[in-house]
Amino acid sequence: MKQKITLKHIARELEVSISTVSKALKNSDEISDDTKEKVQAFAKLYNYKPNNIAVSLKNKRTKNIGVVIPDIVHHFFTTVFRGIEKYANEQGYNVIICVSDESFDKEVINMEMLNNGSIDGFIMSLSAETQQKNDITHLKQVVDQGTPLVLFDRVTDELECDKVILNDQEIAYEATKKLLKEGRKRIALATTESYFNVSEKRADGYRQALNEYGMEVDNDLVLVLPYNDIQESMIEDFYDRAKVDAILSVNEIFAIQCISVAKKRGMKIPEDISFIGFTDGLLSRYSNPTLTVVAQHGVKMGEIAAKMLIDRVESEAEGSIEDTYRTEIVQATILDRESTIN
Amino acid sequence: MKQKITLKHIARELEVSISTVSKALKNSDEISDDTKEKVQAFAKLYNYKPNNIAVSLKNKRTKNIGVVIPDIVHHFFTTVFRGIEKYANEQGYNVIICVSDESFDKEVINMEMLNNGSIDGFIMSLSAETQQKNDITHLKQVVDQGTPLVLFDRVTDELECDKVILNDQEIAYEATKKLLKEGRKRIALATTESYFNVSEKRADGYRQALNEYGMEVDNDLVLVLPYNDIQESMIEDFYDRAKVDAILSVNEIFAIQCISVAKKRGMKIPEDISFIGFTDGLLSRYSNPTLTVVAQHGVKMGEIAAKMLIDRVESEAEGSIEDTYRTEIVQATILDRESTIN
DNA sequence: TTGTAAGCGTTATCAG
DNA sequence: CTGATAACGCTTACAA
Repeated sequence: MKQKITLKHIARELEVSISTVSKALKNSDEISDDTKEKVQAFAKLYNYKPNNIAVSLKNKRTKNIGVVIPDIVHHFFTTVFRGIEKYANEQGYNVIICVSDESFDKEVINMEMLNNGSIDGFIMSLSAETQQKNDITHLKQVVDQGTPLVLFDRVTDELECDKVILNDQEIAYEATKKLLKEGRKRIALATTESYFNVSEKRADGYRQALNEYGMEVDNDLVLVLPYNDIQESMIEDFYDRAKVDAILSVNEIFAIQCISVAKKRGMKIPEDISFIGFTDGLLSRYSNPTLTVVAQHGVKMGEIAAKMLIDRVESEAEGSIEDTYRTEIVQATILDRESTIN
Repeated sequence: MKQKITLKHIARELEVSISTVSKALKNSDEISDDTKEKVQAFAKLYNYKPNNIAVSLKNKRTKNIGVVIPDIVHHFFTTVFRGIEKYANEQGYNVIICVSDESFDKEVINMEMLNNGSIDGFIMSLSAETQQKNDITHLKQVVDQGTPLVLFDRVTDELECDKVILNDQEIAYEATKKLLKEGRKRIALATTESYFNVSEKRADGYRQALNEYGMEVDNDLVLVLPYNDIQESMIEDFYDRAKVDAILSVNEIFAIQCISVAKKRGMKIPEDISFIGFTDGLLSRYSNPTLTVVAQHGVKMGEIAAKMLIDRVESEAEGSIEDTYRTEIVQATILDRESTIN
């Protein structure tokens, strides 16, 4: 195992001082061309690379971004992450990722783990449990310590920081209106059991559209499903008790499962019933019929979040005036596919 | 922005030396109970946490693992990553992730970015391009420098290092035999256009089973598809020119698409044609019919890879004898679902 | 043009 | 029991 080469080695070998080597490698004009050449040649030969850790300690900048998300085996978060990673790498930043697994405790532990110098800032989306408890002291602490933080998608109003969100309510409103325009009279909403601010906002948009069309919001038309372990019988029961001719679903899994049960019951899609789901994942693309979806543009969200964070990190480093926090809104779009009439 | 508190601050405040503080916080018995109490109370009050970067510099250990994978928006890699992250976090390690995007250059850049002190070791799966070029000098360099490296899934025989792989050939053989036992006579293989060692091994298992049943391997029965942008017509053409009654697919997307086209052609599944695909992702679970798959147990692979890496990192730190490199084989299993006769 | 020295925050050795 | 000092690898005033 060859030891990694350091400035000290080069200095010793070339019989110059460490600072001379350091400057020579930075092409400083304090150093003679001769020496520079000699040092640079030697460094290249031995493939010298400055030790990141030492540089970080000196600069008090790590060029690492901490990402804390509830789940990685989930298409939306995956795409956001992709966007973060893409932009960050372009800017020479690495991404350290921690998964909270929808658990408050894991979220806290992970953030503490990272917030001791390992990272320059956080990008995160709140875990289900955190949203439920509505306890964000760990976030406040991070912000208080001066660590930049960007929240995306699952955000909270209780914290002042940069945020990136989707126009959830508006697009849910648009999606519902699309169904209304198809002539649907009994539009259901399939939503999550646990509390997510985004589900809430989507429900708001749904209600808004119905109201606008002078329709009452019928609670029988709201199908609440658990995050995991969905039993088909739940959906069966729903179809039994509520006559529906369209479903807006807050995610694609619920939509796909509702479609599946509908097909088994002999309902024709989109003639008898039409579907729109949130999230443009694999399922909606390859299902039969393909699912009309609300595309959340995760990659874009990720890029924006990363840009916001890095901008802030770098402006703080330069000691420039902190402008106030911003909330960027990504515009979702509806992708028409076979589960609706177009 | 409150400054992060350091040993120095505590020392100054309490009018003791830095080393006393350091020892007191470590509960060293060199320090009087009085002092320890005082220091610890103060530290807790001000929420002192040692600076990771400084500790890393001192120890020459970062407690960071670098993961380099071809793609994150891909169920298999996502699950492996989940396993890595899980085990690593349990052991107090963070995971830094870089995506090579199937590109050789990005793989090289990412690894250089990380291999300058940021991480204690690598876990990676080769990009498509790297496998194609078969150029692994960047890996050799890493290993030469003494950085532990664990390869998983897409590995290479050209490099001596720890590896975690699936019993690809064997399970493809089993899967094919399952189809043969159903009485299938014209079993096709749907595989990738670009070269992956795993696709190759799966093809070997497929051929082996056919041979065992005294059947010739008919090249007309091999459907080669591109990684992206699959046109339905390719599959249409395939069905036109080759009469098939079963398809083994090296991934789930190909299988789902073949199913979709088969259904459109009025073929009954699994009566007329049956399907098995690699990867137990969402698609196979929610497709119609559900897809019988080879489960690759990604989470387990990830955990094993992380364990191998961390074991090696820690044994090197202790200077213990390096045993030779190991290759762990994860046993895949076949999950029977509706696309085969069970 | 080159080198010395201090410092980033810790830990560990050794003296007091 | 406590503290000074050196070291990890690098950068950067400031001397020479």
